[in-house]
Amino acid sequence: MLMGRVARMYYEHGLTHQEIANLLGVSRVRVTRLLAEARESGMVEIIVHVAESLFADEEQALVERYGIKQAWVAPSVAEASKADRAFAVLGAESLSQIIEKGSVVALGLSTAVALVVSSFPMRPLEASFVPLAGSTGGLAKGANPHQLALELAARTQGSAFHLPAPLLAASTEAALSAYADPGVKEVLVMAEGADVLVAGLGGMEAGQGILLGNLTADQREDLLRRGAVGDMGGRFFDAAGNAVTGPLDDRVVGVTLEALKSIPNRLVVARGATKVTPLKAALAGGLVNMLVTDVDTARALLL
Amino acid sequence: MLMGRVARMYYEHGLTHQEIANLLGVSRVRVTRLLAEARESGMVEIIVHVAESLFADEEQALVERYGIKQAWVAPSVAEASKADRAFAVLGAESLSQIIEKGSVVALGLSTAVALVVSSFPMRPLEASFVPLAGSTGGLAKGANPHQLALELAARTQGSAFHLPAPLLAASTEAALSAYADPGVKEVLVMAEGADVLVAGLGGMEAGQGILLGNLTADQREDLLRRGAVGDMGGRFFDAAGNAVTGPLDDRVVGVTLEALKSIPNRLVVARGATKVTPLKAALAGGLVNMLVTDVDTARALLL
DNA sequence: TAAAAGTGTGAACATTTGTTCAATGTATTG
DNA sequence: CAATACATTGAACAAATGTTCACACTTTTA
Repeated sequence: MLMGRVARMYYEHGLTHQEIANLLGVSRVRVTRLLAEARESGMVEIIVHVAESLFADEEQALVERYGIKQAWVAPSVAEASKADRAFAVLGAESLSQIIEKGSVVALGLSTAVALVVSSFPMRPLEASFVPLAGSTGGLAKGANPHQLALELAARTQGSAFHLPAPLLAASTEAALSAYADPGVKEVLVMAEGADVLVAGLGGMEAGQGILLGNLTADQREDLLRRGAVGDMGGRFFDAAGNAVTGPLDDRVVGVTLEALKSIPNRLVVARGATKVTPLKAALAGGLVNMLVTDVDTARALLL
Repeated sequence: MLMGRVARMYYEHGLTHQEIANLLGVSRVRVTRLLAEARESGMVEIIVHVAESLFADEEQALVERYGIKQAWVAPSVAEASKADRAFAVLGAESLSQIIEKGSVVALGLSTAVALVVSSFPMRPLEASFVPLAGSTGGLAKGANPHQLALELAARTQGSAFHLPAPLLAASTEAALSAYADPGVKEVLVMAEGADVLVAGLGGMEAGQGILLGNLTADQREDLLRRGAVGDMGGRFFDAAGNAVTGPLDDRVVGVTLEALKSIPNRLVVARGATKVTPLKAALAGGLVNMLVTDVDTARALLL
């Protein structure tokens, strides 16, 4: 009630916060907060009537250089929160362009994906969201696969599927028995047949990454020896984008890289200096079809 | 081209002017100006999804107290440019609510009307705009009746009519011969049969007002002696809202107050302390049907 | 009824936005 | 080719916006 009046006075009539506060008999601070709330709640909608992309040159260059379908390049800024927001907004835009009514979307877990999901708009797409792999235990730092799927389902009036298995099983046998579970099987088959894949990439820095963060130094060394440069949904790949197999890989519960390649739209959202090498590998191996990144990363990829 | 990228970075991605300037290699000043241009050009559209009016209490009270159809109350602010803009926006909103497709709109000349016209949105209403009275000679300070009609016609893809006669003829005879002109007659008949009337009100302060500003002190004295408290389209009225006739009135070329009353929607846009008395009179005499004013004026009218 | 949680205020401060002005280019015109 | 108009920059400043904190007030909870 008050919010609407404040928003109209500010955006339609051009008064300042102070003037509105005086007219309405409240504090300026409150006006500021009401306006922020009005913007966040969607009461105030700002539309930029423009088709052009922000970094058309870089996007075009990425498409040509790596033979992908499309690229989106977000601005790079020093301040982390700003950079996050800009990246998230662009990722959400790209994703909402890709997803069609009724699409099945496979979700790879990563902080970048979580970021994108947080900016995804409300749209009645009625899409289905399926995890690409099992989940890690313990305290997930805001990036829980079920939560992502549920959130997207809510925003698109669609449905979310649950993969009741760990990302990394305790043993090869445990992994096999997980795969034997009908519920797990069903969801994995669904993921393999998805229309759209959305995933982030993990690098090989010690202690970083959804899966790598849970491995021992020895396990990481072993992966490096086998040539791993990064992972996607828990599946590691080498500089050519080929799967790195081995005892660890046998314990992962999730779609394989080979199976992923049959998904027609494979969007990867990743940025930052540590992601350049994994990105190059994933692009080289054809794991990626579409890319969302930021200018700095784009330029590094184009060197 | 640059403008669109800047607008998207600012409004969609939330970067600051400085950050955008750095990314694009231009000065911050230029970013600021491009953004202002983007807003003015309509490239950036800000919509407040809200139905409530700003001062519902005052509007309701005005409607009940004076038995009018509707009232719109704009915020009052000290800074003139802000106050003008707020008033203009609300006036434009009210007018665009009233005008229907194909409406014939009679326009009374006043600075307030000019202000409202300047904020009128583009809308394919295909309405016709007709002056209510002749025009004054000399340098019109931005409020030329033809210009107003033409501007509104352009914004609504409608048509503008021209009344080729002075507001105040040199003599009664001159006025009569003006009325005899077929072109003048035609337009005045059209104005009398309009669906909507939009006009401002003039007060009686010396040197003020479209018509009054061109009269001698003696003429003004005469009007005051006859009880005039204000005018609408060059026609003066007394405290009861009745026409003040006399030698001056006979020289005016325009629709009479009596004829105006047959227009179904009679919107008056007026505000300020000097307009309170004329407004009360016009409301009392039923000259006005709908009102746009500001809070301060509204409260004075409600005392 | 007392404690706790929530919300608004006022003041101080940091940051961002908007404006102005002189200086410097960069087109365009005669 | 010179002259003129026009746009951009950088710097300085003014104004508006956004944030934080201590405090007051109200409502809810225990």
